[in-house]
Amino acid sequence: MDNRDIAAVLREIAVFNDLSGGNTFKSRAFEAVARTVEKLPESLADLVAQDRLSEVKGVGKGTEQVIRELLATGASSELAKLKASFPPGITDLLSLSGMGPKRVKAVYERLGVSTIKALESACREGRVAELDGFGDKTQAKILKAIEYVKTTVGQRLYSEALAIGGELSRLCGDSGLFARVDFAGSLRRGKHVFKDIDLLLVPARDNTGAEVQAFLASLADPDGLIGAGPTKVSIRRTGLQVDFRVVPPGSWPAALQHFTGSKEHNTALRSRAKTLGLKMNEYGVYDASGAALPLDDEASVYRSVGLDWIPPEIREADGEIEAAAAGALPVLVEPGDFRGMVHVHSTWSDGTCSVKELARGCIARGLEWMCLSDHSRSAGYAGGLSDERLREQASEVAALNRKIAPFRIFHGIESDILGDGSLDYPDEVLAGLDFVIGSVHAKLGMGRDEATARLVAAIAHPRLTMLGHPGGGLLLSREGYPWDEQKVLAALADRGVVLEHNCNPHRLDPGWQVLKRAREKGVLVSVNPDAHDLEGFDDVRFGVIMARKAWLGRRDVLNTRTVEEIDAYFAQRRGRGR
DNA sequence: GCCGTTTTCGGCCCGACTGTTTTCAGTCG
Repeated sequence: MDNRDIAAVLREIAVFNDLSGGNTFKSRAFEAVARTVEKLPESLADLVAQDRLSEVKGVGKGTEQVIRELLATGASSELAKLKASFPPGITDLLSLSGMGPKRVKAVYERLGVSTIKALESACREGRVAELDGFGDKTQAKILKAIEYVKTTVGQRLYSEALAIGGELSRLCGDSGLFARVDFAGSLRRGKHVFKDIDLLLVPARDNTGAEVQAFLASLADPDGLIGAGPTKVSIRRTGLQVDFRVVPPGSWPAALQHFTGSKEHNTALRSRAKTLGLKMNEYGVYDASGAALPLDDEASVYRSVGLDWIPPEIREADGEIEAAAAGALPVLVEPGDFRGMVHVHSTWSDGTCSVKELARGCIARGLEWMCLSDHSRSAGYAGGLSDERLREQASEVAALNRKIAPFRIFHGIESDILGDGSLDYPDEVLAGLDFVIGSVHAKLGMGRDEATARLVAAIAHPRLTMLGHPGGGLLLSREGYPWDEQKVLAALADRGVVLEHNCNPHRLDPGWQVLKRAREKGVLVSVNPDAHDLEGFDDVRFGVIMARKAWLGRRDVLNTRTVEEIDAYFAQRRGRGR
């Protein structure tokens, strides 16, 4: 069992503890340890071997026993005991909006209902409304939640969520009802996929409560109004849940902080406020006498609890508060730091722009260099280049480089990583290229050990410069193969191979959590749009946000190198391959 | 269940909204 498996069991114990009506603080304790364990750089097995498990924050007698048992036997007797009183699959009911542990427990114990299907029947027969604490409206709401799950358009890609948020932001702005419209929540912090988005609004004038509420409700899909009060309106818009929060101007700094989250970050922040004798909520920060502290922007909210302003992207309760308290926050990479575009496809394979057009696009964006990497010969479906075509392309690139200097096109390839981990061309062909990105495109069904061995073998190839989209997944459509992150990161660090962050919104692969650990191991990251046209270049904005979430600074990111630096870097890498 | 320059026991973030209730429990973020 690795850390992630163990975290999953700890979470499950928390869920079943809730369902059993156990102490909710016990659940919280288990959840906290699960979160910590997932982020732990060291494996729990190693920590147990060194008898250092109790050093992990939040681990006490109870959680330590569970972890030890899991490592020794692969199962938890505590979880088994908790699960024994429920039928399998009961946790599906928790996925319904409005169904929490108490209501799930009630419908199971009093109606014998343990599946969504059975719950739907019970609702249609009116049996749910008759339960104590339930009623007609709750029953109708549950039915609606079931309908939603059935027809779910579900989660959205970052690009889609941003488009919906942008449109709503414009509509709110144009309405003239608001003095301020801000993205909050994960739209502001950055995320892979979205199940909802948050917008923060400050009314333009007083006494518009009803008007504001009616306007926001009017933005909903038909039958898409989830809830509406004077300060909070929730709707569905093209199927995506949108939460609007309306706050008075004086509360804007605290509200922006509060609604940006994350929940865990805020919890930690308010705990800290409490130890300082302060109270924090979305309306302000208050001292012991209840007097509001003066706040004029978000930075002053953080200052009020003795912290430097924390960039939204890293507000994930993953060390940022401690760093802010110590004045040791990282200086994060910024869009303006980027000088080069990496991983670009042209009409030579499956792109829609010529090499020249791509280069011009980079120049128009103020960049100094570009790494051209079309598909390799095995990728027949994508027009992969034969040895011969690759040589022809090299001539075109050389000719172009003479014309468009000082801009520089580096000639490389996105080589398929074959099933055994080898690359797609003979060594002498690869040796003629400026760089090589290795990516898995086929045989995606491998198990963890096989997939990991394949990646590690490719990383060990002396000609490999960079590992492309290591997880192989497509967000919301295709699960990637499992791989051993620790082994792959160790191999990358050992061989000095760059890790791609593929920032196509369908991929965002690997996730920011992996990038963060890569940085800790000293692995260089390249933020790559995997662009097939000029619009694809814009995806770098998602990559920058993910890089920032991973605490990456300018020097951690390959794309920030000057053309001279990158030239020297590739030359040095090629030298190693000889 | 975990934790402690307030605490080894008594806390554990805080508020909005909804619906079922006549003061609050449940859910959500």
